[in-house]
Parts: sequence; structure tokens; C-alpha cells
Amino acid sequence: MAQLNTVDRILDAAEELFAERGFSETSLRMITSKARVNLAAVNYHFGSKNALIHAVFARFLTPFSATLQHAFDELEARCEVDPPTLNQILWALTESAVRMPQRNERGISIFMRLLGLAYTQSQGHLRKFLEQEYSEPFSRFMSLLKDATPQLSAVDRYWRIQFMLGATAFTMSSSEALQDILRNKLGVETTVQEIAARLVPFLAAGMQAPDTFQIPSAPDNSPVA
Amino acid sequence: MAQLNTVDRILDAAEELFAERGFSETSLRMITSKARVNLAAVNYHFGSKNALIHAVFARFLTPFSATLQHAFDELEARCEVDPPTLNQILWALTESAVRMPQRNERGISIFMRLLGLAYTQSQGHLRKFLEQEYSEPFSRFMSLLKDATPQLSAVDRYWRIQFMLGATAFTMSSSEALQDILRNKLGVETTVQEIAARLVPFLAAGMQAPDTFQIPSAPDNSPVA
DNA sequence: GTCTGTTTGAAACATACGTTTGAAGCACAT
DNA sequence: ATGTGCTTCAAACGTATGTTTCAAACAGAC
Repeated sequence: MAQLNTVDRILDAAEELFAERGFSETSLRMITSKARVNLAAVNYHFGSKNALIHAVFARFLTPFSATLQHAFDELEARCEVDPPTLNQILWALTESAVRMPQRNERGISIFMRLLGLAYTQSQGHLRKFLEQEYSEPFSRFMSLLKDATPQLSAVDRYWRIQFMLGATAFTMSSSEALQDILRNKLGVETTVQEIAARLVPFLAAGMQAPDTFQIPSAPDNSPVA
Repeated sequence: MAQLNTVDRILDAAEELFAERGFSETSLRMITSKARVNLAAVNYHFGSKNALIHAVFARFLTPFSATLQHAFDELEARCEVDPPTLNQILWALTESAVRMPQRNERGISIFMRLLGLAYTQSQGHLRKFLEQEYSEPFSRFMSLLKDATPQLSAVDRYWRIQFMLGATAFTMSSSEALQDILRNKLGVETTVQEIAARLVPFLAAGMQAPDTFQIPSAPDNSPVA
């Protein structure tokens, strides 16, 4: 690995370790020793561990957010009259992610895994940070989705978006492990692009599924027959 | 809250706190003070924090596993010739979860959130514990899914199962937060049963989506249309 | 060379954690 | 009443964490 400055070395090490182990489970000492940097460097350059977490996210989220805005601009410009379709929106998102310049071949995996962790781990400060830093592309995505699925009620749409996010974040976040399993079991090689290519139709189909047809009733009978 | 014995008080408190904050972020001191129990009681009754985590899972997973096996038995008995359909399998799973006797009204939320955490926060010891304790119902579920989706290639099925798991684990693991957002934004109350009722059609539709229609190539052409 | 502002370094700090200890408390059979 | 086995308790232990300190090293300007 090239000899980078202290700040970047810390960010690289932190990014990788956070993605591997989560935030609370990664100590500053792990980060600084992986980065071959003095322990105090984190607090000197970033101020605190939480600020370092924010910086890790900002480093890839800020350019991604710009790329995404651009992709959405193009999309809306291309189809002036009708709103973009669900497939178009999802592909724009996917392509923006795939096209992001990666620091290494695992870039997308790490990227996705971190996003999943941001959602999943309870870190209140992170959620707050992401919400106030990147609310614009997010709500724009939501708004596009809304126009693309007018047949859905607001509540249905809300939940189905969560399902999409879940399938994506979860799969991508463990994509390396999943690719390994597939290689060992079926002898198949898979790229992240191919996973995305399988994911988008899945999501689109789920998003456009027929209405909820049944609510399970209250369980007043014995759980075992 | 009724005056239970020490072991149950610890399990109740731990379950709730783990679901709220995750495992690493929950200390034994939080647990014992919420349970109004001496700090040493955890190590006395369970041996270690990890063993306590296992016990929390075992308490609801063991009866759930039995319920599920029973539901699968019924399902296979009901349709002797044709294998159970995808919808039937998913509903059997959902109903088994919903019908589990709950300690309180948030029981299912906690239950689901813990399952989600088990997948995402994956503490190594937890994954190992779950795999060797509950591999049977899991592989049976996989096998049923295989028979229900003969039209899918093994690779497609594999990925789509991951997508389903992801959507489920992810949504359920943050179901309370998502319910809060929905309450504040749209003023809608949602039960876990309703989430499940929305999730199943989404999953079934995604699972049966038409074949992958396109693999994105090097990113210079537009994938849309 | 010397000064100046920035960055690194080794060490310590305060705090929180999981775990262990050993005495005290308790219920119950003898 | 006395002894016994299990449970609770306050206190301490050892370790790991995030953070701070302050001197040393460094780089660039004069």
C-alpha cells in the first residue's frame, strides 16, 4: 500500500475495520496500529472517535451524493413528460454506486457494509449526522420513487422502500462471504455488478407486488396444534 | 411487573436492552440495574456475558424452532403430492413467529430485532451457537424453498434467498425505529404483524421475478429503457 | 542557524468494562 | 439450634477503552 499521509492512513484503516467489525467493536488502538500511526493521531486530526466515524462516512458519501444528484438530473432531463420509471431509478442508483471510483476492488462491499451498519447499529450520533448531511439526495430518491409508484399507498411504499434498502444493504454488506459460499458450493464466480443485476429485478418485482392480501389475526389459539 | 426470580429478571432485562442497543453497547451493569439484581448474579447464574446472550436467544428460539418444525410438518402433510408453494412456506414461517406466546406486547418486535442483530452484529460466538443449535429448521426451510421454486437456477435461487433474508432481517432489526418514523411522518400506527403481512407479498413477488434480463457491462452505455 | 507553527511520540489519565472474591444471608433438613 | 447448600451482596481485580499531556521531531521562512 502506498505511503499516504497520516489522515488518509487512519481513514483507510478505520474504514476497513469498521466494516469488518462494527463501530463499538473497533478500538482506536486497532485502527492506529493497523494504520501504523500513533494513537494520539486520531484525536489530534479528528477530535474524537465519533468524529472519525463521521469522516469515514463523509469521505465516500459526499462524492457519491454528488454523483447521484447528477444521475438523477440526467434521468429527469431525459424524460421530461413522464416521470422516470422504477427500473430507471434503481439503475441510476446502482450505476452511481458501481461507477464510484474505488480505492480498491472491495470498495463497494465496504461502502455497502458501512451503510448497513449505519442503519443497524444504534449509534445515535451517526444517524443524526447522516440525516442532516445527506438528506437532500435521500429525499430526492424518495420523491422519485413516489412518482414512479403512484399505485402504492404512502404506507405501503414506505415499507417496501425499507425492504429494498434491507435486501440491498444486507446482501452487499456480506457480499464477500456470500460470493465465497457460492464459489465453494456451486463453483460459480460472481462480481458485485452481477449481484446488482440480480438484485434490481428482485427489488422492482417486490416493489410492484400486488397489494397486501391478508393480515394475520390475533393468536388466541394454542401455538402448537 | 411481577416479581420474578433472579434468572428471569436478568433474561427479561437483557432481552430488552440487547434489542434496544445491541450486544456490545449493553453492559452487564445496565442489565443488572434494570433487573434490580446484583452485578455478580449474571456471572453466577450464566457464567459469562456471552453465555447470557446465548440464553436470551435460546429462551425464544427453542420453542420457536419446535413450533416451526410442527408448522412445516403440517404443511407437508396437507399437500402430499405437490410441494408447498412459496407463499405457503413464507406464511408458515410468519405465522409461527406471530403465534409464539409473547411475554408482552412488544415480544415480537424484540424477537425480530434480536434475530436481525444476530445476523448483522454477528458476534462470532453467537453465529456459531445459532448454527449448531438450530441448523435443522434452517436447512429444512432452505430445502422447502428449493422445491417451491424449481424454475430458478441454483444461482438465482441462492441470491434471491439472500435478498429475502436481507429484507427481513434488516427491516425487523430496525422495526421499532421504522415504526416511530412512520408514526411521526404519516401518523400511522403499525404492528409487527402488519409489517410481516406487507413483507411476505414483497418477498414472494421478488422471488418469482422474471429472469435477470441484463448484466450491466462496463459503465458507458445507459442501462435503461 | 534560528525561530515558528504543525505534526508525531511515549506515557499517563480517568473511566468503564467483564469477572472474581469472600463474607453475609437465607431456606430447610436434621 | 445447628449445619448445609444455594443465593445474594459489596467490594475489588485486572484489563481495555477514549482522551489528554507535553516533550521531541519536523518543515519552511527568515
